Amino acid sequence: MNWTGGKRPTISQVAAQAGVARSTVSRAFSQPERLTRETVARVLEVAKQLGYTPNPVAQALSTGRSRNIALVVPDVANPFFPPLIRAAQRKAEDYDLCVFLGDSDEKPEREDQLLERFASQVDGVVLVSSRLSDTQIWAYAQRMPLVLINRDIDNMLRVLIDSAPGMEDAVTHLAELGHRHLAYVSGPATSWSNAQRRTAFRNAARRQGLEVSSISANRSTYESGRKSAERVVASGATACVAFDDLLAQGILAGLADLAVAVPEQISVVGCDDVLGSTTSPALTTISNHCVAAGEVAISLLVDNFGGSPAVDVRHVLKTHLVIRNSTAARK
Amino acid sequence: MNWTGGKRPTISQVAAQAGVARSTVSRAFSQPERLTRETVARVLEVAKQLGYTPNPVAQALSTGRSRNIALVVPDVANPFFPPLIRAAQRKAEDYDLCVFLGDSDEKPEREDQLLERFASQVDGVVLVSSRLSDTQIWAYAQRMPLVLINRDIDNMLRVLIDSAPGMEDAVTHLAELGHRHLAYVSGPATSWSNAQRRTAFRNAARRQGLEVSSISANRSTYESGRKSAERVVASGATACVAFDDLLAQGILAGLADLAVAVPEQISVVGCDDVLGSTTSPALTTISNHCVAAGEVAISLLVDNFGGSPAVDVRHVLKTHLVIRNSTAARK
DNA sequence: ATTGACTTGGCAACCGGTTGCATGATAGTT
DNA sequence: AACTATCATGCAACCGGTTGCCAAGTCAAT
Repeated sequence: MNWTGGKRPTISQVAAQAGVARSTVSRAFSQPERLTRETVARVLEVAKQLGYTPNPVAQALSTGRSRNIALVVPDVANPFFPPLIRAAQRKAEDYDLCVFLGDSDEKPEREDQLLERFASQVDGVVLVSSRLSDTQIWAYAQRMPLVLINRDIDNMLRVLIDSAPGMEDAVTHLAELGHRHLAYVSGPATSWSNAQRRTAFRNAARRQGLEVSSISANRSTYESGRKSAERVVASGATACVAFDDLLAQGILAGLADLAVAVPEQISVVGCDDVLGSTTSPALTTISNHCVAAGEVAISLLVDNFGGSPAVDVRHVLKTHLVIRNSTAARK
Repeated sequence: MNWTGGKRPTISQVAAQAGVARSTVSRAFSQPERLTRETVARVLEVAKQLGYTPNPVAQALSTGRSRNIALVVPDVANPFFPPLIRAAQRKAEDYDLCVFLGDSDEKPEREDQLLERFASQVDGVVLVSSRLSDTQIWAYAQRMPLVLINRDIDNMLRVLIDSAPGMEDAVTHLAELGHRHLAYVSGPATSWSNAQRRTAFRNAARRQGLEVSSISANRSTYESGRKSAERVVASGATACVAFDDLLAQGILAGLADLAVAVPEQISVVGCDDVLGSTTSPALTTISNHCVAAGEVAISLLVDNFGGSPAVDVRHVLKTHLVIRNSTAARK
């Protein structure tokens, strides 16, 4: 005995048992108002008794809607994503949608493969911090509803986390503490967020008349941050802002290795606020509502089911600075 | 213009264009060896030209296999799960399977809902640290291939992380450092892993002739750990082992708040090894191969597609202690 | 030339639903 | 009583594939 072709009752069996046509059973579930109260009751009774549930695959085939969506992220293990994934998943449930998860491992080719595989069996896709080119994304958006998180392309649905306000706060905060030379430790080169944050950082620093250094850590990992610590010290900056919390956490560790005291000798600011107070010292960071991002993306997607491609929606989420213990007055 | 009923070419169009029957097109993809080289070539040529790809939904309906599986976890945001999810996802890709992700938020009802929703559209399910009752799980296992991670039920497919060896190492390690009184800080009451770890801890401690205290933190969160620190101190133990790294990290922070030095005054051991060296001090912890668990689970699932229910497989993964800086000789 | 084995590809039924249209019954109108 | 609206339900085609079975064609052996 095996499962395939198992004992799930079909609509025909319910129809036979209830003495009605298959279409009537179908309607008893989807448009009960078109049937007599009694008929509906009888059908549902039989259905329950038989343990019948409409087969979603068959429904998908005949209606063209699967009630499934896909969520693609560059790296599930990066702490920025889990809260977002979780929020999106929960929100999707509210709309009775199941969500496929794809991890592209930061590689455009993999992301492409995943999307290709998902394309024909979902009602829509949410792409988080996509590493694909604008053209590729555009092409997919022609085939199905698609929402971007942290990627800004015209005439598409996107939710963006605007680092500028938080970055402005951070730089001002550091300037007020007396720092005159700041460093920005950047993350993945292909990341829209990284470009956006770096720009916001530079603009804010220029306005405050501060000297800036730029250090590239490439990957957004703890180890990569740790290795960058040395360069932060070498740059001569007395405070730094990292692309994200993971990198900042690594920098904290790297500085500790070098016996550089934080925040006494160097102040460190993170970005994302996904680590809470779990670092030591507790990290001052730019908080972005990643939970909100996930929820908004799903809502946006659902609102655009059946709509037309090339709709221009730009939902921007603000950020703000959360001050903890990794920043202090310049010695 | 919208997406539904879009311009995806169907098998009929390809057939017409290539001047063959639909069945021939189907076979050109699924059993090319039954056709002439030329026929296959011609069909594929036309298919490529039209941009045709078999519709997975239709395939699923007629074959009864969707090539989709589901992975259900209690909490995506708990750092133990992302690496596992990632590994599982990657492995699934090797078998050309798409994976649905479900987050039960540690609630049995939600887990049940998710499974019900997934049941009819996947070829199998992996349940990680399930909070359902044995009976419920058993019932689902009758309906579809199902693999358990960290849950031990007879006659089912399961991969277990055996904490005993690592726990043995940990307790021995602490005993050798001179600790005579240890505390275990437990996690979720309904967790199989928790019961298993606590038992292993007690047995090891008894063998070493050590005094033990048990402290309950309930939820496995940083905050919960932080709040437990006080009770660890109150217990009089000079070293503690926490249910998992997250809890341990919280305890570290809580102890720091209380100005108790780690490892000088109290030693702390975690479990899972998912935080690497990111804690301060770097956490001594019991390493379990969560990546391997994810991979093995998928392989097990795939191997049992089309098999029969009630197969008894118990794949046990060993653990070992990773010594870092949160443990030291008793003062 | 006849026969039989084997290969190739078409026919048509099937997977399990949905839905436009038709039908017959019931109720309401004059 | 005849005539039409209205409503509940059934019929049958359709979604886009897969697959068991059969017919026609090829080729070699008798």
